[in-house]
Amino acid sequence: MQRMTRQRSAVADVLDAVEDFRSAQQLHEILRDRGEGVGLATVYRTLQSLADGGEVDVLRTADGESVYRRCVRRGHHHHLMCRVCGATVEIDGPSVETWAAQMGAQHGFEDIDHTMELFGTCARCAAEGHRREGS
Amino acid sequence: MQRMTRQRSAVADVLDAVEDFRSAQQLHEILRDRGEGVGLATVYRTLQSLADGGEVDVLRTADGESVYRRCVRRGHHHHLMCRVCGATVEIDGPSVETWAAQMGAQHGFEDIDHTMELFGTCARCAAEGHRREGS
DNA sequence: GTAGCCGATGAGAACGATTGTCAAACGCGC
DNA sequence: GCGCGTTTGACAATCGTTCTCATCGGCTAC
Repeated sequence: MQRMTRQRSAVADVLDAVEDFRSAQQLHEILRDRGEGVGLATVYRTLQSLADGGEVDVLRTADGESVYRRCVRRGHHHHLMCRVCGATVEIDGPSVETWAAQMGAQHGFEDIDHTMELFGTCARCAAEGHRREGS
Repeated sequence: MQRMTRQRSAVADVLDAVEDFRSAQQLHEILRDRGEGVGLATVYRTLQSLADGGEVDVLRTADGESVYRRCVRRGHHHHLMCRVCGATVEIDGPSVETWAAQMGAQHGFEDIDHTMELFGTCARCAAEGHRREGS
């Protein structure tokens, strides 16, 4: 059974306050800075259980790190994430879903599931980058 | 410049012989069993360079391990993989590419990249499963 | 209110995939 | 064959994540 503890609600609070995808380690650091120390293992455990309950979305960055975010949209949707700052836009791919099912049927596959995420550099980070290049 | 060494061609050979996605560690083990010992670090390095050159496809399993495969199709494409036996079909999603670019532009993102893989149960494994259920 | 059961916590160790190190080995153009 | 510069490999190091286990503290029953 699930108990409501100081740590669990602290993690939930941070997730509510932060808009972008964050790694467990980043969240752990934020909690420390806030003065609400929560053990790293606990952060991982809490995120895991929240993810299992569909409370947060998880996805893997290009370098294999898991990042978490409380999403506004419930149910299935996709993301467009800035690979620099983590800013994220929730989107859905109306055509993707049907296309996936079609492809599956065409090759005799059942229970088609799919992963699909977009990565890019958001306007702000792109500007930042260009400035640094001293164009 | 790239040199042709015993190790490099050994790795390439194994990739040619194996049809499904394999992890670096699995390939390393296969090489050892074949008697063509190749250092683990070298396997990683070789796979990396092959992947950089577009010679092999890389993707990440659900548990974060990188798996490699020599694909028939050159250039960008996607996969439909059986989650039971690992059988893989190469496919492309003509509309997905343009849709991704569109979405990126629409939200002010640059250098859009995307990941997208389909998972399902192939005809054979589905039949297997149904038989086991003893319908 | 409080006793006590049992899940939750946290510090640190363990883990597993991957990458870095660096001296020795070896392709390859000469 | 020579020699240079890349490649190799054993091992250490890194890094995210999970495990361990003694302790803590919600929560329910009284």
